[in-house]
Amino acid sequence: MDERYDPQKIEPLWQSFWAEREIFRCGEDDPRQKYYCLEMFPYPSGRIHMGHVRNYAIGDVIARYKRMKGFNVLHPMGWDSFGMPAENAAIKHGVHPSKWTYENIDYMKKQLGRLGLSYDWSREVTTCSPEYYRWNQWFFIKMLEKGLAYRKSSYVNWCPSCETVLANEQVIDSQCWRCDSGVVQKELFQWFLKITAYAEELLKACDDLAGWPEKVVLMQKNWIGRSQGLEVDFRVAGTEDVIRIITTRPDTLFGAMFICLSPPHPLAKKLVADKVALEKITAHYGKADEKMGLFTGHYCINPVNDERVPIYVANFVLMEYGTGAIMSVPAHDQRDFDFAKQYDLPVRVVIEPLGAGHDSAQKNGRSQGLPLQEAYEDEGTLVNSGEFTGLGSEDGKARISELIEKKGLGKKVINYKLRDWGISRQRYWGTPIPVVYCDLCGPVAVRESDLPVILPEDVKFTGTGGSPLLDSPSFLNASCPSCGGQARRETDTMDTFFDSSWYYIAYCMGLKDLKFEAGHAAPELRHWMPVDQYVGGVEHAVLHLLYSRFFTRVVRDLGIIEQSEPFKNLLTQGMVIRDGAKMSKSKGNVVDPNYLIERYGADTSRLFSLFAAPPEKDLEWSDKGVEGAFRFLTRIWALAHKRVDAVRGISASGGPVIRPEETSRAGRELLRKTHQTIKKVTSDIEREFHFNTAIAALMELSNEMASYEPEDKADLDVYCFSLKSVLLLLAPFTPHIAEELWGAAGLNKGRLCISEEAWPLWDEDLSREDEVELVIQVNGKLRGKVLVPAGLADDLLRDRALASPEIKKMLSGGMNIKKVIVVKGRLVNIVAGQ
RNA sequence: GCCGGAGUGGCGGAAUUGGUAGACGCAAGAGACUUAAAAUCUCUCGUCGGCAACGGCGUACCGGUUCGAGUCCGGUCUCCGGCACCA
Repeated sequence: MDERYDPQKIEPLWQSFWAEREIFRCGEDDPRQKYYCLEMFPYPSGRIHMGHVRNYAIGDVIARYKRMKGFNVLHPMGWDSFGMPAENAAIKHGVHPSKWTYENIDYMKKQLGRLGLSYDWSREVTTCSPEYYRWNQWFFIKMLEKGLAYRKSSYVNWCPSCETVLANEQVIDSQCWRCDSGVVQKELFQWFLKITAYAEELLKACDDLAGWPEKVVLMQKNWIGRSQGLEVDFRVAGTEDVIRIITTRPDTLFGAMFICLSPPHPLAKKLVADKVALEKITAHYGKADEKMGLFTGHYCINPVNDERVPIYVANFVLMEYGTGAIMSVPAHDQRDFDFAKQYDLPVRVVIEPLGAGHDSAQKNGRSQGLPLQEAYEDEGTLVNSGEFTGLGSEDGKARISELIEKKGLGKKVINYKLRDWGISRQRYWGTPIPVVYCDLCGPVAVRESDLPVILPEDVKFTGTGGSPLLDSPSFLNASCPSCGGQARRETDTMDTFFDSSWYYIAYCMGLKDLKFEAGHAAPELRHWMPVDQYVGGVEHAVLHLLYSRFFTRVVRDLGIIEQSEPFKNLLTQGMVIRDGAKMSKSKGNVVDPNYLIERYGADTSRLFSLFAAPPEKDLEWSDKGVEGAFRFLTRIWALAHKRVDAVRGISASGGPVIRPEETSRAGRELLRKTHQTIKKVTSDIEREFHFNTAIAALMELSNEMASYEPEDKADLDVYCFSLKSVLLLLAPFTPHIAEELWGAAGLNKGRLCISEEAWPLWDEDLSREDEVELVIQVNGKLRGKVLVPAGLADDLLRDRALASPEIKKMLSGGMNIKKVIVVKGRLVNIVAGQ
């Protein structure tokens, strides 16, 4: 073997070795227990960044570790390859999105290969390929059949210059992220998926996500946002119309001073005579603007006290939530309070803080004369509420709800913040929505036998005039699947979150073998699902993960899969930051993985990413730290090289034979340290993948090995055993150097390579210390330490402590022992006084 | 505003169940090797006092529980993340 560690020389060799022998290929006909390890697949933006390196290094350690532990590991990779950047590149540089995307995939695939990631590439999935997106279309049609996909008109963020819908995250300070034009709210027909049909199930099942970070589960719960409310009907005076409002505070019903309608509310059009004014309000609907209101000129009747209250249209009332109308209680809701102040509307206090007691007269006085400074939003005691005055909020809610229900004027309802998922995008580079519009039959789904609806190649990218599909007659013109007449194809494409909502299912089959049939449970899915460990950035805590949970349930209800939850365990890794900030081109603080790999190699890049912080925390980049990681690997190399011939000799004659009683004291210590390290590394990986401390333990062991001087054959056997163990333990983290040294030391017998070896086991007896340092405290302060044999009984430990010179000295000064506390095998605390 | 999370040396981070605070690494300093530098190796490295043995202080801040608190409880401050007119 070479004396010098040269990763550039060894790493590519092992990468081709693994690839040629398909070491990481897995199948369903394997008797070993399955383990599905998955990292979030990348968007092929051009080249990988440090976030990818970290994400995939973490996943790769898990996959390699589980393989060594004897699992049949599925570890796939693919490409989330539809999306806006490809289209923007087409507009800017005239490259076709397809060409741009596939070239990026080629390049990035090489980069991933150079990191030594242990994927089964035979299952690679590329979402922009027709083999993949035809199933997007198939799932969509199935959802349409089940009423889970539907078309409705809704308000969306619209960029008038780009002529497309923008997702919320693409609107920055009310401006288009691409052209800086002002974004407007536009009413548009869009396709939606009825995720709300699963709201309750998705929420309830959150409690079963035991393998997920609590933070993410909580974010999902908040996103679904369940609340208990009461619907109440307010009659519009002098008409037959009824306004149904929703409230979570029935106890404040007597304080409802006006009613607000959302601008798109159907009654708003009907009640407002001044259409120009209504349009003005509508223009400010859905914006984080100042509050705007418009009096309709009509009143309605509060059912609990028959008061006439004015009806307003208000820009801040959401049509999508509840009924699109609210009752306004300015005294107890800050938004209503602000609105009332702005339009000089009356305020009536109906809830008093608990314990207000004799202050109440004063408080009441405020509501009559002195102006209230702000709304009181907490619960309290009802006042000015007719027969309910004096009740607490809880009782008030129950009794008033009861009254409304009894009168038939409303009912208790459950509401969710979760909205149906709008999937239409006015973009080219996405899955065509498989629908045609027929003048006679309306929107009709494409026949299953006609799938996939192929994205046409012959289109122009101008960046204006909306989707390029609008100018493609060959695509646009279709015949109606129902009546055969002239029809026009849907030109909207699907949100790319649709693609990523089931890619983990696709991996179980592989792109070429994708096939689903409603009512037929797929055997590959039965074998591999659910994902045992999912690893990815926390930025997907809600959207992608929630969509996937929804999608899995839809696929389940189609009879294709048994599970409801796609991801059993989730690890959300932190960001890679530099100088305290996220790496970004504009800040000029990016680290290019290519540079790292060229300079230090893949093993060092992986090792540093894993060592510098535990995976769930942000990782502060450090050039010097990378050098430290490289130095460690250089020392490992030197360690093997130093005694390579001796070790080869030992492995050639059947491997080390350990007889602890025959080894020197140093030998027994190294043997013990080795067993302790196997134990530590194993438990650190098992304990939430704390690779940083596992690597620290390996560094400790290598430090001991470096200063170890074997005296005879028995000692050399121990050394050989330690080296063998270190290489096995390093194999998941830095697989190339582990492979190379494994081979160089002649340890590669039986199996092809170290990646196929079994994870080492430790011997509890040999890992145990025979002497321990007993800590002696007096009144909780450290006062002495003494070496004692391990396993001494508590009272013997106590005696040893009291007999130690430091303690004798201290206690001779007239202190009395009041109590002695012994912590098994570790510590004695002497409580003394005077 | 609401809901979470986190504050430990010069830095990244350890301390797993309330039991030696600072493992491991980086940086820094001293020394060895070298004509010299790099690389490598050895030692020091929370802070204050002391020649030293040793002692005081120390895990954002204030208080509490406990024989004993980085860890548990109450309050304050700061930073980070999520949601934000959800009625």
